Amino acid sequence: MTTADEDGADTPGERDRPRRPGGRTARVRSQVLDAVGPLLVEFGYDGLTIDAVAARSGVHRATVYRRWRDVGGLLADVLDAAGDDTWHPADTGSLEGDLTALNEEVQYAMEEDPPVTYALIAASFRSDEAASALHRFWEDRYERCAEVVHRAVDREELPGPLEAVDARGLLVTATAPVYHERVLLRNEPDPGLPVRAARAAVLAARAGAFTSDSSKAPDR
Amino acid sequence: MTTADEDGADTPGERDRPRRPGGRTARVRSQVLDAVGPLLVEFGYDGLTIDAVAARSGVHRATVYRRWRDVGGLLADVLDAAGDDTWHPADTGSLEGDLTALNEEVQYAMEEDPPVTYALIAASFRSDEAASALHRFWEDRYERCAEVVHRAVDREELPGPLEAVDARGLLVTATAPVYHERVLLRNEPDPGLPVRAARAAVLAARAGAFTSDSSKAPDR
DNA sequence: GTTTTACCGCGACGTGTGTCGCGTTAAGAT
DNA sequence: ATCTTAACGCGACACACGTCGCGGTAAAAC
Repeated sequence: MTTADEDGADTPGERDRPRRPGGRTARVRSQVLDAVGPLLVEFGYDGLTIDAVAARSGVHRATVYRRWRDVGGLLADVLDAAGDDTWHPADTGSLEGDLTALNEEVQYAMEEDPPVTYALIAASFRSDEAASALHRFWEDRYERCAEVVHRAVDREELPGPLEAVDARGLLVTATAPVYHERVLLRNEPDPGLPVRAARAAVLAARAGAFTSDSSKAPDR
Repeated sequence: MTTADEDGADTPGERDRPRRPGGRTARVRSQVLDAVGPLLVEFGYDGLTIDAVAARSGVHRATVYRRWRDVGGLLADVLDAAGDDTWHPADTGSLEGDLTALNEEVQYAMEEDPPVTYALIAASFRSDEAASALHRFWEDRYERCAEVVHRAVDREELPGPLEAVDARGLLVTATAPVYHERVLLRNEPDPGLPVRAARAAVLAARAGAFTSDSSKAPDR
């Protein structure tokens, strides 16, 4: 007897059952994924319904439901496909400049119309699949940004050997306020925030906030 | 102090229409709002449907729809009602201690089960009403937390006259990483993050990151 | 070529969400 | 006390979402 009314037929099991990913299946997949972007751009997250995707792609509703389950699954698929691009952080010559540029990119991403980034974040609260896809995307970005910190250490802008510097912690400290103000606190964009947040992070880093050291122990 | 508070009109437009908020209407309102909390605690955001609220409160579905429109409107109402409590930040004796305590409260709020705070954030992405209610709630909290910074200036932990210190900027810098890691990046809770984020903010503040200095600029 | 069957198209169905019109109740005015 | 009508209760309705079973198509195996 089954424990419940579980329908785990085509869910993540992915056993070695025979599959047939060629020809038509691949065509359907690209048709659907190609329809997601424009729809998201044109109508935002609320307009990105399974029905709309099916209608635009020419694929039947049931097929989309079967293969992607919900909107979050669709976004996760396109996000993973977009993750392996060639993006890398700009090199302005200074840590503060690099972080400021990064923050301005973030701020711009929040500002663009239609708000694609915002829609992705919203989707991550409705679908676990979209959430983990966005998680992977951001972790990848922070990893790429570590080079910004490495360059700063090489220029001796920051103390400590490279291995002792918490690059990710520094990057999160620098960028988090921008996300926080816009996404959670819902304030109007502040043109000066990217610089201020970058500068604060740099000052903290120079004071050794992200350098694990066993020697330095200032008062209190 | 100009907080630029929006007008607290319940419903946009139709301001002069005669209203009848007494007796039964008030009773219905309290019945409904009393039902929201327990439902949110028991079933989370997904279980907080208009139907469930109506059934539990004994009020008809249509009435809830008419007065609150959607789940976000309900949450906005309870949030505004819960905003005027007597919460105030703890006084540990040092700025780093105060900020750490604050961050640990934030982290705990994200961790609690059921995730009420998380549910509120999720709701803010579905409903503009919930979003602005959460905005008001957080801004109020940050305003109350300004006393933490003021105490630090009084103790001369931070440079500059009180008026020149950007208390809110400091507080956002200290707390944003905790929200960011948990809510957007979706990482497991890091027990050491509250202290690290607080320490970084303090180091930046001591270096003058949040003190508007018109007389002397350190470098650059 | 033929066979097998994974995947798709199709339409019907059940369910949950939100709206509407109408009659009833009771809050506020006189 | 009586009147007016705001706000509620009620049930029906329209609609979007997601699922299911069936039959057809074409990928992969032979």
